[in-house]
Amino acid sequence: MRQSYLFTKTKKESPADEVSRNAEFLIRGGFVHKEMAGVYSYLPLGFRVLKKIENIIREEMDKVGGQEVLMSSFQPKENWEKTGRWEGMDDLYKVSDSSGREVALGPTHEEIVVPILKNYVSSHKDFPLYIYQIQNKFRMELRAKSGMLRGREFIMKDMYSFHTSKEDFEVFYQKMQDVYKNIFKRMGIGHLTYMTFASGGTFAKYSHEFQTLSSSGEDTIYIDEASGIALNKEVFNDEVLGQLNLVKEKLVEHKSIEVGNIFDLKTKYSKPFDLSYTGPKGEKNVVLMGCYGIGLSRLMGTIVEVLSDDKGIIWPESISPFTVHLLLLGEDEDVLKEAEKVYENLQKNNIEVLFDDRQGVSPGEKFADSDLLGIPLRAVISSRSLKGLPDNEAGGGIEIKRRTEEKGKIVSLKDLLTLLAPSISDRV
RNA sequence: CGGGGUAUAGUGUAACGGCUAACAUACAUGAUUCGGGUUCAUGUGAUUCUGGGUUCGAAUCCCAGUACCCCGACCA
Repeated sequence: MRQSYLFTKTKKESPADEVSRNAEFLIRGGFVHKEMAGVYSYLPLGFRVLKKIENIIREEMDKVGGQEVLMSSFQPKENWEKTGRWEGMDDLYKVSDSSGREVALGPTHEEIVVPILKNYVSSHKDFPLYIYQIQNKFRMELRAKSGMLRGREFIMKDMYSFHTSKEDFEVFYQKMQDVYKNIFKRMGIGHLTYMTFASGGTFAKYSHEFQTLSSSGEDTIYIDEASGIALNKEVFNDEVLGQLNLVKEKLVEHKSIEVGNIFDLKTKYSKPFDLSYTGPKGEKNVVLMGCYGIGLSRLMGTIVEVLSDDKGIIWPESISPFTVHLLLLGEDEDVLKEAEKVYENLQKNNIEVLFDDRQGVSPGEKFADSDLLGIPLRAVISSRSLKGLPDNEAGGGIEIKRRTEEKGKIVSLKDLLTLLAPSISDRV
């Protein structure tokens, strides 16, 4: 994509009403646009990041046999009355139309997925089942805050698993723990993210949260560094410590952001809707459920929060909006020509490239923008790069520098293609 | 929902109760410059959040509402 065509622009100054780092950089970079407290629109750059995050999660969900669906956001009031949550859930958005009919705006989808399944499954042979979706959720947060970290409309992956035995559930629950760890690892925050023992909230007795260490987090967790076991402050008591074999004095307190969670739902939602199956001996049993959430928008905010420096974002390669940021400096004919050639070649090789082809923009401004946008690899073409740096033996070409590096080096187009797409570099 | 704060051009800010609401940035035009947000000129851009009140006169003072931010409560 040519940056000159991109309708968004970077801002030098951060918005007055945003304090959090994630909102500041995402807005300044033009990734998102704030509509109201806790509600954001995704602009081209932010949308690309979101899709990358989505695809990683989708891959991992499909790997364990997940079936993707897209359920409605409007949800029948009756379903919510059946589970007692029409009155019981404080942050449920209730909307009504001109006829006075009331519906819920989905904050979660147990009330939808269970009745759907009731239409299709009734035998033990139909199980287990793993249904998931990636969708906007609505929750009337009393206080939306911290940019993308606590929203009223946000994007979430929610998976629901259905089982005929406790054992079968346990096996899958364990498997999902590893899947989740892998997801956060793939997004570059694995080293900062801890599976955390937590309370079950209104759903079940226990749950596991995935907490990413960050001073801007609103959760407090305790970590046993030696074993890597963590627990949430809400279950920080002698009984739980004993269960987990932890010594209070060895635990270190941290602030953290909850980027995902997994729950044992037991029959909490299958029962009200009588989601049951007939077993091999003709007996009827209620289905067991688990649920597994990841907040994608929150994840995006978290990654900016923890992977950034004073100049801007440092995206991990896996979710960066582009693989390489190609900067054209100056207006010399041969520089222009060379930059266009490199741009075309990268595109031809299916490398996602943002080409800063803007004319009349100073090098300093392009560098500052590049740092703010945070694409992991920067490639500069200028009269200087074509001549080669004084201390570089490779001669002239393209100056590449990782976002995390201080100094770059000059490489040829072929080298760059080899670096970015080793298997197809011979097509130059 | 309790406490605190803020609301002026797309963005960031200024303006004693008194002149045509100023500056920076962004944008447009033309020069200039070209390796870390160049320099200059000209120009476009505002119902000062909304409604009421006080006053000869309100961006400014008062009241109410709304929105946003922060702290708290709340949060599968």
